[in-house]
Amino acid sequence: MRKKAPGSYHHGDLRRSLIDAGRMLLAKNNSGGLSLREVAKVAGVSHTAPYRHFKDKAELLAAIAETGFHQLRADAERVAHTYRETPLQQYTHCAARYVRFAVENPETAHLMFGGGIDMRTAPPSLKQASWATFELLIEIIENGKQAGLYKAVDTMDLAVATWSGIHGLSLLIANGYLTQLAASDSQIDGLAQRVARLLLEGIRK
Amino acid sequence: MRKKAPGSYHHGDLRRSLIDAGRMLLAKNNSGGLSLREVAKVAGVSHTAPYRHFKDKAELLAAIAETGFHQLRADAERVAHTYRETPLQQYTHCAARYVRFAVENPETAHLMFGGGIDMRTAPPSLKQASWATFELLIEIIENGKQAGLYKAVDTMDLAVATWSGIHGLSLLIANGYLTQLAASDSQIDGLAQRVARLLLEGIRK
DNA sequence: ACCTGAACACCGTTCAAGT
DNA sequence: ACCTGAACACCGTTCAAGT
Repeated sequence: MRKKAPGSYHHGDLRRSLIDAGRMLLAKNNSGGLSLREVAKVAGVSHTAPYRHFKDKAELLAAIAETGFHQLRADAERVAHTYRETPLQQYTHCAARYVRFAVENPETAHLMFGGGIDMRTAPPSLKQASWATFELLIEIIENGKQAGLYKAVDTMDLAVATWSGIHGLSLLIANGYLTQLAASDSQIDGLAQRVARLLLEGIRK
Repeated sequence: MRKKAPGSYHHGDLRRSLIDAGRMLLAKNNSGGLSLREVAKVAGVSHTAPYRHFKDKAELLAAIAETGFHQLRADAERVAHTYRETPLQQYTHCAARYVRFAVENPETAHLMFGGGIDMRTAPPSLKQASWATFELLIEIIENGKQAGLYKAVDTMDLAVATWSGIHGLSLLIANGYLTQLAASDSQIDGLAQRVARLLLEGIRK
């Protein structure tokens, strides 16, 4: 990716270059694994240079996943701010944004949520980033609760139920389980809206 | 795993031996990758023998995922049959079984749902196995619908919303995102029940 | 048909060595 | 401090050869 002047050093930006190169390669090699040597080559350094910044491959992958959480949180935050006066629309549009993130960045979503990284043993900064994303959801639920929109149930339970629904839908779509039902972008948006509504109202008569 | 008489052939059971060895190794190497050579060694054959039964590693992984779907479907089917007279309990207990499957077989669940396999390009038998699992859910929803339990909405939408919620919860737990909220088995069961109930009744007041 | 051993091009990781 | 090249033990896959 970034060409460095031959013979010069990276002076600290190599870490970011490697993460960027990693995300780029991840997007290019559809669903394929990521080679540390390949990342190094794209970043313009020898294949051992990454070890100055990451203790092993897993740590680089964790760093990439972390940027994914930052992006997802930033995306959702922007939407949440736009609809801050209407809690119902805030919920619906944030849900749609979550689904779109997974559909638009399936490899990053795979890394974040696919089980390659166990959050129990993940680096602290990654845990923090993922927790911060969940916190935004909790705020949104709390918002609606104070507006009298949601049940007077433990906010945590409301948040987990909502998160589970949107999260599950995102992964089912991203992994191709629902192509029969929703192939195009507009069909996906439509399905996401209907599911979000059912999560809200329940499936019971 | 299975020892063959030295010098003898496998006569068709090698395929199954490889799948079994693969699942065993997958369970042992927590979250670690699976080496085709390792699988072959455990099955007691040379590292090129698997190519007689699988065109590449991805095809073996797909076959392992397939056994996962068969098991999940069989597990859920047993539960569905037990509670066939009470649609509400049928739904709740099948949901709990789904979550337990993911928690008890995190590596297999990772393989099935983690994004390593894109269902759009998966082998037909795998597509069929995953579809058959979803069909059971559709039956369960249809059951409850005829008993007047669910909304008069498109069954597909009801099924997708339910599946998404249970699926998302399973993966969030299996990947360690909810350890703060549910660590022990009984806590997980409790959370699953409360979430299943919220999916049913909705989060709206 | 079914399996093997050697070979190829890769991979992650370590380490002594260079600036 | 930051980076390199050689080396090690692995890997997936191919292929000619064996029964």
